[in-house]
Amino acid sequence: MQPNDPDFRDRVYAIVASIPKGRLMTYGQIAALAGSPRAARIVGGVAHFGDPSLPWQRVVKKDGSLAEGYPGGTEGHAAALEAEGVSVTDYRVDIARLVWLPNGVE
DNA sequence: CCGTTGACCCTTC
DNA sequence: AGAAGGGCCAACG
Repeated sequence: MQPNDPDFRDRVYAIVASIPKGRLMTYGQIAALAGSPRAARIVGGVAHFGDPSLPWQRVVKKDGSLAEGYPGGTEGHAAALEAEGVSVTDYRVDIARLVWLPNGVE
């Protein structure tokens, strides 16, 4: 849909804000949905300087490891995920099981 | 307009 | 299986 071409950043905001509780998403996945599968780094940049109100805690790496730039480090991120009901083991989550697969991907 | 940076991803040792 | 290096894309100065 192109009523107005939203910036890559705006696209990421919508995706992250659409992540349901108890689900996780990888930066690469979000970047791919935003339109650039290789722009995972950009998603990270948006995460840090973007809207802090968004559930970035539900966003993890492709291998299931947690983000390092998160406030408090991986430990703080792990605590936030457990608060959402996500089981974190060794600072790692079962990404293959908790990764959220969007239904209607444009 | 060009160069640098980044909450990453992928390939190879 | 774990660790290291290079690369891609977009935003900021």
